[in-house]
Amino acid sequence: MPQSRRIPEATVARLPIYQRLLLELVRSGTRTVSSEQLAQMAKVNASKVRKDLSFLGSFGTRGSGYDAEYLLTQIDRELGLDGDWPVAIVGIGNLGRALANAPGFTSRGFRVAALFDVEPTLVGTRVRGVPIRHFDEFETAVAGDPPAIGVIATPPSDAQHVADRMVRAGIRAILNFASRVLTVPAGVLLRDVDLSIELQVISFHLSHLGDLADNVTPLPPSATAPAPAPVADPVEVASAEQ
Amino acid sequence: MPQSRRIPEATVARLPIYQRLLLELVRSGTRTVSSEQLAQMAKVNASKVRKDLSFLGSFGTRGSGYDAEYLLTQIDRELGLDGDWPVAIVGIGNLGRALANAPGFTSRGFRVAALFDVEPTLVGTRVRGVPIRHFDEFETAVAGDPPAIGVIATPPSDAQHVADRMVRAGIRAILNFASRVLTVPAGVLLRDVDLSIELQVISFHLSHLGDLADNVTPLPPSATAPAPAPVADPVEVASAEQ
DNA sequence: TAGATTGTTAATCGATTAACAATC
DNA sequence: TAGATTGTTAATCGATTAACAATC
Repeated sequence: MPQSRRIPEATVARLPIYQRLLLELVRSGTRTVSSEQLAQMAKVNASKVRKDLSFLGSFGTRGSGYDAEYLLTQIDRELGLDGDWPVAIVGIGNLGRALANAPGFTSRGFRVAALFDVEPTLVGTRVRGVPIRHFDEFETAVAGDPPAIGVIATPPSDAQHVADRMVRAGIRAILNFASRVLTVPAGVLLRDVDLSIELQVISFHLSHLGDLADNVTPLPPSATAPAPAPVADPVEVASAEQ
Repeated sequence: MPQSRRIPEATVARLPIYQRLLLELVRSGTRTVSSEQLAQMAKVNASKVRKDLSFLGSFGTRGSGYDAEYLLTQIDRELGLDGDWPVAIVGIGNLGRALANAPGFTSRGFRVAALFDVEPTLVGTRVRGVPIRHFDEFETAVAGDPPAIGVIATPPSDAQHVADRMVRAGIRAILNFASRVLTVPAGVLLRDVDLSIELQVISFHLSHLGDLADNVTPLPPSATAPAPAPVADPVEVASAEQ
């Protein structure tokens, strides 16, 4: 019996990882996989794998494990990857171009439906066969078939304006890569990805590596040299998936 | 008195957001800011702002708020942004190029120190003045002055090999953009950013929007049409910063 | 002083994990 | 059956938030 319906956010964020690993396993001919194996591949705790999967239902077989292909199907279904999500990307600089080409954006339920920019030299060119249109044409271009997901890959200064027009055009989910806090109405799903935050989190941990090793050197980091390397027994620092 | 030393991971992830907002405020001439103002700008709870900041010390003034410039300095110090972190990027496709040009990678404590790829047409060209070298030269190029942070922006199939060589060269922190679970020794900091995971999390929420609205339509998402729009009273869905 | 706002407490909620009965 | 592994429980840990005394 399924544990319960509501799937925890932390579990949702891990399902894509299991999905990817299962896809590889299935492709390489694996029939059955245990929570312990999956855990080692994903570098998480086996209890966590079992608890995560239990939210989807009871798909495992005690004593032998999970049928890889069936489990993959169930995760795909849960993630909505058996659907069709047209994606519109606004801002076709290097980042927007990287996204338009990314395997994750071009397969498994997603489809790059429209690309927009304001740069005259870009408008009219194509990325993977999809023409880049001028953002002025946004409303007319998506009318009738509004993309489910809008991706913002513009400079921060343009991001709110782009979001507003996406919302007015009927887009119900926005993935924002601009380093700007956006305002959207309730009911519109917003997720932010800020690449420089990741770098700053790393900076924090690097400059505090010494702190753990007995507080012998609680100096502020020097402006010229990186923090001193731990002498021995380096500290394991948590890795983050996200 | 500082609440305690250890700063929660969730707080660390928000400090860069406060930092960015404070930088804007200071630049526009603001002297003092309250937790309530900062909270509105960051779209978080004011209690959360105060608790986050209390981990750095007691920098506020009861009755009036925080000195914006001083608070900014303290956050910079805490994040290690007053240091100098040389960054090496491996894989100068669209993503690597976007990163090399990103403001977050080229200012505030970070410095793009070296770029690598294996593509002959790229090797020898420059991005923002930094030459792209062949990855074969990695060890010799970084010897003597190993970058603090290595960024992996290669295809997944190359990522583990790149990580191994980064570790051997003395790099102590890796930011991995490849959709691959990596293995690094204890003591090496690893953070993963997977752009397609974000998209899949959105897909999950989009396909479950109906679930909350009374469970009247627990259908699997149709393969041709997106999930039905909520008829009225659209559900607020949590946004994620990270 | 009165008003405003911090810093901290304590309650609550969500996520992790070890342990183990259930069961293939 | 014996061995293996799931699914679930319960303990623990970490994060969030309302409330309010402290205090500028």
